[in-house]
Amino acid sequence: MKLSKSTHYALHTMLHLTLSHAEGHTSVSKLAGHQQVSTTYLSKILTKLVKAGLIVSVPGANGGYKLKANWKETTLLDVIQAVEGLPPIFDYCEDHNPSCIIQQSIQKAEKNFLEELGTMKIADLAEDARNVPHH
Amino acid sequence: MKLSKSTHYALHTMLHLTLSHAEGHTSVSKLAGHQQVSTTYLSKILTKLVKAGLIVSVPGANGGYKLKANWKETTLLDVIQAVEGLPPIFDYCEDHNPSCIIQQSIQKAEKNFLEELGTMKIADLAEDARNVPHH
DNA sequence: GCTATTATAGACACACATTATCTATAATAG
DNA sequence: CTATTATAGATAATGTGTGTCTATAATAGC
Repeated sequence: MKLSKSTHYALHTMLHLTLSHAEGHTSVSKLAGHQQVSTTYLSKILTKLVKAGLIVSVPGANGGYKLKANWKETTLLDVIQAVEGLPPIFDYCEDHNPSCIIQQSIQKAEKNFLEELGTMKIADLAEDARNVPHH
Repeated sequence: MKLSKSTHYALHTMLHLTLSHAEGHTSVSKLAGHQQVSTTYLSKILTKLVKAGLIVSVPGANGGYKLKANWKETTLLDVIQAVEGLPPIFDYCEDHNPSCIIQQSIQKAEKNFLEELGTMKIADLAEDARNVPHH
């Protein structure tokens, strides 16, 4: 019951891309330089974000990654689900018994949890980070 | 980012012990009979619940497990933390940077999530289950 | 066109936690 | 004393996350 390292890399990359959004494309090697992660591995993670439509990639010289058009709407939930996958984050029961009272209770709490993450926009977090820089 | 099978077994066992609380001790073999799990494995899980003080064990003939004294106060969170362990449920960052804006945001949502699970008492769920039985 | 640069994809390997099983030991009731 | 029951240790299987290596495709600049 924890977020993977991949999600960690993805979230910090998104924050970085948001902070340096005005500068155009950024290559994987630069993005990996800010974290302890290899370029090939981070590349795989970013490809998930591309397929989820959160960022845009351009191959070739001077290429790299940048945020999608309406990047200000991207939330923590978007990134987490793009990396971890959509279906049941809290995969509590595999027997998916809809009448299971425990399942119902946990899913209720899960729903609220995900909804809260869905209100946290990375653009807002980046704005806060600008005031108290640490990256 | 999911609850383990062990937690699944623990929660259902707790629900069962709550429903049959008036009948005294219940052996592991009976408890395991209700789920697809071996007695030795379930035993290890229940030992965690014993050490967490959620249930009481009595060895020997006619022994088994029963709920602790003030069993009506036990919540889903108690059981989950007894099995999964207390420290950071959502172990997002290992670099625990307290100034990390992402860390702060996720931990805020996590706190609300855990607090909600802490309000869900198994005794209440058992009461609901009695009205709509399915176990 | 040629070359350097960059993203993408596949195969593969490794570490680690979860999920078990088996066996032995301790404690209790009758 | 015996059957029953919980506890603990050693061990194995399984799967997922993590990571590397190599090859391929696409783009910019010359």
